[in-house]
Amino acid sequence: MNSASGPPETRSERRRRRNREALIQAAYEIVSRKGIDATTVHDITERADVGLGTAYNYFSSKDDLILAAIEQSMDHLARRIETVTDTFDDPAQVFAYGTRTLMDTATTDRRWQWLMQRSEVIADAIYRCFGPYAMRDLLKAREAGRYRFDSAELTWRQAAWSMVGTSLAVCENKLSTDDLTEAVVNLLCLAGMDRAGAWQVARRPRPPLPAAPASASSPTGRPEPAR
Amino acid sequence: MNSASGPPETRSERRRRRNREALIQAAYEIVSRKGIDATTVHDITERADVGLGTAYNYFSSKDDLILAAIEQSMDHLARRIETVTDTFDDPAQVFAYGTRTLMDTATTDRRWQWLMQRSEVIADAIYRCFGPYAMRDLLKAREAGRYRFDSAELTWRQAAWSMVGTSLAVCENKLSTDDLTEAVVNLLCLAGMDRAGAWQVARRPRPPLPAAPASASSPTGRPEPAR
DNA sequence: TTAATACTTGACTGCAATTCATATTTTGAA
DNA sequence: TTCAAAATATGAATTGCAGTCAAGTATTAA
Repeated sequence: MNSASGPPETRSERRRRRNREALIQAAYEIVSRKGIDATTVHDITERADVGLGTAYNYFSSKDDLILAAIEQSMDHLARRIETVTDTFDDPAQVFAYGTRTLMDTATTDRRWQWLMQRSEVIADAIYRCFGPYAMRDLLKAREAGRYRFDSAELTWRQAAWSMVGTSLAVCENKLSTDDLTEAVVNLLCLAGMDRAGAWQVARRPRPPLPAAPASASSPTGRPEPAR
Repeated sequence: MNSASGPPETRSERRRRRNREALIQAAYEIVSRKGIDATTVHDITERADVGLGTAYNYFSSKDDLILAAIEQSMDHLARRIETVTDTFDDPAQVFAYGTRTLMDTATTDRRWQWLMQRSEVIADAIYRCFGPYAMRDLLKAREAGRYRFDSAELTWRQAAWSMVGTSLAVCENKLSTDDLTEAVVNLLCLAGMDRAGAWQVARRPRPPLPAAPASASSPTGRPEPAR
């Protein structure tokens, strides 16, 4: 029954993998529903159907566990974005689409809205998870003469944080979603485009993301009020 | 003995003012030394020489108290910066100096380094405390034709968050202080300058800040290790 | 002087992260 | 198959802190 790929998995390995995945999935679901602060480790282990202490065999702290869940979901999003940007011709549009989609998701997807409240965690996670893609795209666009910046790392770091600030402001109704286009324009300027070109790119039609591989419940709407 | 200015202060009012100030000062000192998370309300009230419960007569929560302390110190810094930028001729240089000085302070002043770790608090505080100055400066420079952006509010929000991200990275040795010049260049581009002009402005000599009005102990150096 | 009001206080409560002694499962050697 | 050593799982107990509140003290104004 064991398909030919990979080394055979021992009982123990299989259990470890199951528990780890169950914990991450449970963490993701609970945090999506209640927010990070209102989520207890007990909630998570309950849902993952493991003992409380087990969480600490896999993760060093509550934050570590939740971070793992966040990173996994960011990886998924990054890959979905890439399937779209792979079809683009203008390298300047790739970064523009990515940043816009990230902010759209952060402000629209109920599961992300809670995360925004712990922005120091999120900003760093965005920097790391999307970084490889983003920096590659930045460099490509620079080679093509569309962008002009010195350090991709610094530029991406600034962009990541500024996206979090912008998204948080939209979540808190201090900015409207209409402002996101201009936010992208500013980011493109940060990366060294001139303003006219930036507006042009930021306004191009944005193809929709491919549907997410269904895993948790309703992705959109308002989160529940805090505890 | 009561100098002619203002209405006479009752005993009660005087005590309230004293307690409030003592709490803010104590909060500031302890947080500077230990960081926000390792600081307990007990530490603060101990140092301020008031009962634990008293803190809650003045502030609704630990975070609220610490936020007040942070805001006060930001107000001081904003005013010190202004005494320098008041002497500038080029309006584009005002924002450049302010952002650079803010990042320099955040990465150099021991008292700020801890704060960086709760960046969602800091970023918002920066946005609010420096906002009036920053937006005014942005608008002036735009009128003078030096900058080109659409919404000062959005631009400042993005700049504030990106400064926090950059400063945090420097504090964590992921960026060097040398990178701050380029960070300012990128911010000026965000505000709509062209890259060449931005480099030129960011490289101008920066006059030192006036000395801080002495209040707490040694402002520079490395913070203590966490708890 | 005094009673009403406003403020202060620190012992106490509640809650949640984390630990750790014990129980259970897995493994590999016999 | 059997068994003991090693690896993991478990949840009751520990810990530590934010925030509450009943009782005490200071202030006010009549």
